[in-house]
Amino acid sequence: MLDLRLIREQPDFVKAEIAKLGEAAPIDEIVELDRRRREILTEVEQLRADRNEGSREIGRKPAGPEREAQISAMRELGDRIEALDAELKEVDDGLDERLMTVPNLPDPDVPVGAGEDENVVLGEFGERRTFDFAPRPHWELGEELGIIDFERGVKISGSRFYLLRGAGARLQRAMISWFLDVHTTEQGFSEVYPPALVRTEALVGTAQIPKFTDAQYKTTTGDHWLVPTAEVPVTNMYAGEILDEAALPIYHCAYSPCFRREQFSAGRDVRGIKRGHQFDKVELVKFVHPEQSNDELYKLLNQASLLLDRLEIPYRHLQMCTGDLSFVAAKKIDIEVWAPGCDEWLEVSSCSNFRDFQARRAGIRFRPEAGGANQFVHTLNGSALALPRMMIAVIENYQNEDGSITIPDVLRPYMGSVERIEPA
RNA sequence: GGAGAGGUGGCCGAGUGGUUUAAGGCGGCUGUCUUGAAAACAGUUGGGCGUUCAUCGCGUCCCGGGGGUUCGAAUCCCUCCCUCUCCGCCA
Repeated sequence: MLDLRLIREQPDFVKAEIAKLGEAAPIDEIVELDRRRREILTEVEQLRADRNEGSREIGRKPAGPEREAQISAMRELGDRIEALDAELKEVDDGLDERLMTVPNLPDPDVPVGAGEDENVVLGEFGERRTFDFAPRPHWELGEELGIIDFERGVKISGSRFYLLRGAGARLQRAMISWFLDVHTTEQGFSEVYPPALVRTEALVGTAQIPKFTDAQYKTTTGDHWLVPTAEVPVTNMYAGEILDEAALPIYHCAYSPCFRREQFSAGRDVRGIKRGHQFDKVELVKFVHPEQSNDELYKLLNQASLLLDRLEIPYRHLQMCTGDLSFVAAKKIDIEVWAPGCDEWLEVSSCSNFRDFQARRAGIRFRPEAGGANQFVHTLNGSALALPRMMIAVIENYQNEDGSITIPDVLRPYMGSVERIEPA
């Protein structure tokens, strides 16, 4: 959510920034509703002050005609307040509804562009392996090795579901453990195991609702939604709280399954485990002082990337242009790994600075040590990393000509010292 | 799932319709005293919104959330959420 004061004072600036995103937002309506809201508020609060005073007098008066007259005068006042309140509620609801649909504004240094073609590669890291045979896609290798079972996944749960089996299941688990261990022991992240079911309120806080309600799974038994990412429960840990400035920055990492109802375009990304309704992810979430958020974004990017350095998997950093920014991000940089079998770059992380956009919705503030008004924190998050695509990257980059897969050195301690996955 | 008891400021806790504009205590902050500290004493104490260039000030709202009754609600009513106790069920 944007600061209403910013929209009120600089509507033209806000409109121009949103135009860069290729989006539209009802800024004029918001300005008018805000004006009307304050107008009503001034009037109704004055009436309320009058009634408070009048009612106090009644309490002090003895029974009698004078008291009765005062009561009926106050009753009349009350009717006017009630009418104005109703109007105020309507204006308030309309204002909230519209504010919730306004996207975050891009940082000044985000390249302006119409769409994904204008994203900017910031750097490419690691050596792409040269194969002396034709590298094969993970769906072939995984099936042959018996570590990915597509058929049975579909039988149980429908299209886009699969099972990992044996060494495949263990490889994913090894990565999850190793990722978390690096974050917690070296990078200062505090591990969290969050709920996978959350209330509507939480999804509103991180801005999946109302804009992306259709992409969420809802339970039928109560106010519970399946989390699309650990970002939701972890960011909402501090919802409605006022933190001490000294507590910042707060770093959390969390492993969780993620559930997304998105409508996949038929015929696209159908093969393999690249895109599904359920996947695992280790997520990094930061709560930082506003002045630090830009630096923290690059730090976050490096904290996620160092996993790939150590896995010796080639990757690149891709900065989103304005036209490809998400609804919530002020700045977003993706990490993509090279998958030689699929012959494409795969997004394994999106590192985003949301500035105060989520904090404002969720009500996450801090008390400045120097005094003055409480401020909203800045929130950031990024995957480190998304598991299915990391499975693809390991399988395809570490494949051997005979169809076996060498286990990367850093993962071997987590694999019971197994060095290779071979056909059973 | 059944029965019962509760939810008041950073914390404890009083308050069942009108000087409670939330008593009192603890903690925090500021001051006096002190070389310094402790103790004592005095003062102070949260959040949102509006008004204001801004501070101050003023107003309004907030006693778990939402709604209602009333001239007036922490207090009465409805509803939802949460906590605790006992029973039942259960990885």
